[in-house]
Amino acid sequence: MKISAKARYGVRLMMVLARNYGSGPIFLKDIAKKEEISEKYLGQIVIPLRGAGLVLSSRGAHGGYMLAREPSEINLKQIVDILEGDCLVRCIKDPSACTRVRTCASRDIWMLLGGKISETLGSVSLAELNDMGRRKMATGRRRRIMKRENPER
Amino acid sequence: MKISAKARYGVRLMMVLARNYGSGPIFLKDIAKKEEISEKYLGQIVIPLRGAGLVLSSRGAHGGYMLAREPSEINLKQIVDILEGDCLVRCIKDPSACTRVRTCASRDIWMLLGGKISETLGSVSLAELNDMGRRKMATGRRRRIMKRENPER
DNA sequence: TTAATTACTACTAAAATAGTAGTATTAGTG
DNA sequence: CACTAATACTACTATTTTAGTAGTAATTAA
Repeated sequence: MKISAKARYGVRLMMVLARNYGSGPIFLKDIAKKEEISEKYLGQIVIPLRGAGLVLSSRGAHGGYMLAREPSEINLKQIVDILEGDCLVRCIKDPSACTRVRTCASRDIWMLLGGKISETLGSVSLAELNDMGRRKMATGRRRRIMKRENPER
Repeated sequence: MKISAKARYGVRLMMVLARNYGSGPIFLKDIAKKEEISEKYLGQIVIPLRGAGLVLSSRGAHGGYMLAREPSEINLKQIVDILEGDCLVRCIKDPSACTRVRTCASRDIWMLLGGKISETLGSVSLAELNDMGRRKMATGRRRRIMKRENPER
């Protein structure tokens, strides 16, 4: 049970776009370089995000990508749902996938779990996720400074 | 993001053992037939469960498998952790897997999600899961009877 | 017109998944 | 003791998924 590189890269891509929201389109090339992800692969990932209306693109010389709405208005469930094709178990989306569905008790736990996952991802916006990172880097910086100032502790 | 057949089958296997708790060991063959799972494959799945001390086995003519403790004392996180090899993202278990760990903000969301998943699976015991199924079958039966008695509705 | 970007399509190596198959070991029974 | 029926162990494999690479076409600002 792991989440794919596609979804992970997609989230990172969206976080970069969120951090640059409001300053025009930015190049995939730059995101790829900064995030150390293959530009070509990222190019495949951004297509469905654009298709779903989360991202706007412009082609040509001064093209690039930008978020279609504010970072606070895009949550992680939206991103992951687009990039992470299949759900936990097939019989949730498609009950006809298994003849045992009607009496299957184990299916209940996967539905419950799927709900929790959606709930968790849906509760965090790009804005909030970036804020979490900012706080982390700030405390990291402070700790490093303290260490330098007071090396005994 | 899906959970493997191995983990799904393992949970179903454990649910059967839970329903038969207290009445001696039961054969894998019977579980496999009832649950419509390959007996050989189930044989591979039960090994790590036994290794982790969740299941007891006895070999020979009247052998079989049984739970090592009460169904209320075994939860789904224990089962899934054993059968579902890798976690959401590798850098959670092994921070050295990625050089970006220290500043990576997206890692936070995967840790948060992983925690929620553990929490959810850890909160449901085999006993409770079987009870959920029992209730479902009871209402299913009642609905069917009502339907027969009052077909117009 | 040219250079730089996105858009699209096809292909592929490697890994994971979901098994199958066969043999060895163990233990109760006639 | 031999036989039978179960678990234990090991090796192999077809299929699918993953994580890309590669190349070309279309678009647009300068």
